[in-house]
Amino acid sequence: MTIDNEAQPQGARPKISRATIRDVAMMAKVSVTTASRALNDTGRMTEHTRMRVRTAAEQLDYRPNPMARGLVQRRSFTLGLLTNDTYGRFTLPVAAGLSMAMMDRGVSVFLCAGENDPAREQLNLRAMEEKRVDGLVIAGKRIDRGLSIDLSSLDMPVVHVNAACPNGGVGFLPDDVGGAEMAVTHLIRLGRHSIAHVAGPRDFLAVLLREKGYFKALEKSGCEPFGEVIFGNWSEAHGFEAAHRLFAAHGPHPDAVFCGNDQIARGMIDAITIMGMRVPEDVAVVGFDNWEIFAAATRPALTSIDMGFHDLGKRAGFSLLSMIDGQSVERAVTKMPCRIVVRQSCGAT
Amino acid sequence: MTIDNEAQPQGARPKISRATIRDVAMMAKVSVTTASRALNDTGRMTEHTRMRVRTAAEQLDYRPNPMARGLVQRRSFTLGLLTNDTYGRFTLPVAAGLSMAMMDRGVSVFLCAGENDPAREQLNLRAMEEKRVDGLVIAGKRIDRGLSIDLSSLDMPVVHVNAACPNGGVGFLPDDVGGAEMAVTHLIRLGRHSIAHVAGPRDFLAVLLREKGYFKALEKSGCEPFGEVIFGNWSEAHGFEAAHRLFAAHGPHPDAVFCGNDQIARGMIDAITIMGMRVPEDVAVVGFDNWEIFAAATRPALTSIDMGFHDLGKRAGFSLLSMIDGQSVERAVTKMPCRIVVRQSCGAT
DNA sequence: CTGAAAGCGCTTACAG
DNA sequence: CTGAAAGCGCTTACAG
Repeated sequence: MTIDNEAQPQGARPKISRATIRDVAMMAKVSVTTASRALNDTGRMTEHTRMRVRTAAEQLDYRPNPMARGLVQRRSFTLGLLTNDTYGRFTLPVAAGLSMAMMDRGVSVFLCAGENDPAREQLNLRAMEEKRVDGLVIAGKRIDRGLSIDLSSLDMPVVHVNAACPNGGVGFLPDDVGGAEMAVTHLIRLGRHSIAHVAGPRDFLAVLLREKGYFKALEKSGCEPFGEVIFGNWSEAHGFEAAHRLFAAHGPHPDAVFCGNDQIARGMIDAITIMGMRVPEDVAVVGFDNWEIFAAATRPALTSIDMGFHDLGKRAGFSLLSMIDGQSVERAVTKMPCRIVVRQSCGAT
Repeated sequence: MTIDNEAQPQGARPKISRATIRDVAMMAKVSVTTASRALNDTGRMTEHTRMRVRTAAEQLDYRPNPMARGLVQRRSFTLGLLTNDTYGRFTLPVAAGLSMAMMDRGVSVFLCAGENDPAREQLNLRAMEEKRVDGLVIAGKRIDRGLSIDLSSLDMPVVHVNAACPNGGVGFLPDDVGGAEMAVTHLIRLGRHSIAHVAGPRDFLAVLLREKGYFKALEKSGCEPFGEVIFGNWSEAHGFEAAHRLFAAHGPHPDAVFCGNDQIARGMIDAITIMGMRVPEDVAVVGFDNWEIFAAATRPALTSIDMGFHDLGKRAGFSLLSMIDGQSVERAVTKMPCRIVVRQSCGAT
């Protein structure tokens, strides 16, 4: 701690102030310059000197003042995370992955929830500029929509996650095609051959991609699709109704259903059960999202595709750091692999 | 913009640097001191001088460097938000309310998702100390548990939201008693007199408080409770089973059910419907949480109690700012009122 | 009412 | 290998 804190400026908190690099230097009997270099592992010096400084820093519980450092390095070692997700279903995992990965590099993340309101998003953006964040992560709820803010005149690196990425931008998305393919291939491997697909709303790009993955998996194994893909809302009701269409009294039934999300799958399983059939024995079901609250609560528990938002946030962060460091980063959208989480509804166990 | 940027230090981004207060002062033909005062609305000066400075700042698109300011004022104008909520159900609304309210005061919020892991929480706390945040908001998932971190040796103001608050701490919680009372009173006003309560797990404090509110409302209007309170999981299955107990063939039925959360209510409504009764005509149902994904998707849509996390976050933030400013803040836990969101399941419309 | 100067706590050419 | 000095962009006693 600094001993001579006689001249505390007014606004200061009256507490004992932390040790500064000057204190460390004095204790280690070196110059501030050397102390700085020892602490940052730059420059050359005898191991002995470096050690002495390190020890002093430790003894004083020295923590470099990030504002002083930021001022001279022209970097704040902070990032902004802008999102239009009100609920956190997508954003919180992304934020968690991002901020944990950044923490190791001494970077922290400001969260800006725009509440889906363009005016607020604009204010958030402005606030991030004023805080001089080093870069920005834009996180969305769907891959075919961006936020409402105009980023064109923005003078800092930006990365898009789970949101539409403007041309020439850097983005990270879950691989919906691959995820769907994984789900359907899993069912095929388990011996199902007659697989229906109950999808979300047609105007979501993700829905078309998942449909594509469904067909791709079938094709690879020479299976025929079961009937037409049934599009509808992202709701249990849709799954419920679709079940009634698929398992109508007359005609053949599918032995498995790949659902566009977990809520649809939930409705599907409920309907199948009510109709007197068993999941997974009679019909195997796989969902998409791996939203615990649905997937784990369904009876039987739902096998589902996880989009790996945690990793998405992490990768986006690393990319952003590279851009901030001035390294050239491929201006492209990267699709990150999904992961299948096997529970009971697919009949794997 | 500074014209003479010959001497850019190495690590700097090569972009044109922003205008500094020196540029503003020069343009307005005043000293830096005066410029600072004009911009911060401190000190006395002719309106004309102040205006000249303001205009110059605007023309140069001047934004004060927060690191320089922070360095001298010994304040970072940032807060940390630590949470153990993995999913964001509670935290994101709190974070949104908090950060929006803070934005107006030039304060931004670092999000630290601890993923419910003590080691990570500790790291997050350390990171926030190193970033020199001015204060901390601790946000939890339940009101009778804190985070795992030890805050005792922490040298900064802390506020707890939706989490257990240590003795002598400052906290903000939803008023579970009041919320439950509101729900039940609402049912009574609608003419229901035979109201059952299907609650969550007994070991949650919130469950006991909501039970208390249930009894309080009944007492006030001289109603008798319908049977015993039925405790169980926070699940649809629990609501479903409880319905079967309440509406067994023999004996009288309740004409309304107050459920401990929206998932229970959801199961309740499903069961009632399957049993051939109508919601709300035969039985009115009210939930708790106002979790859109459940409340709005239920048929009929669920009337529910909203805990106002947004406001909780906002209030916590204002409190924290007061503490940071050295004002004395009452060391107590404040319960914030809940709000009833009327949809169809209660029969109000 | 206004300004020159010191200083916040660091990093980094520059010099030895 | 090490250090004295300048400077990052502000605020704020202190002096006039």
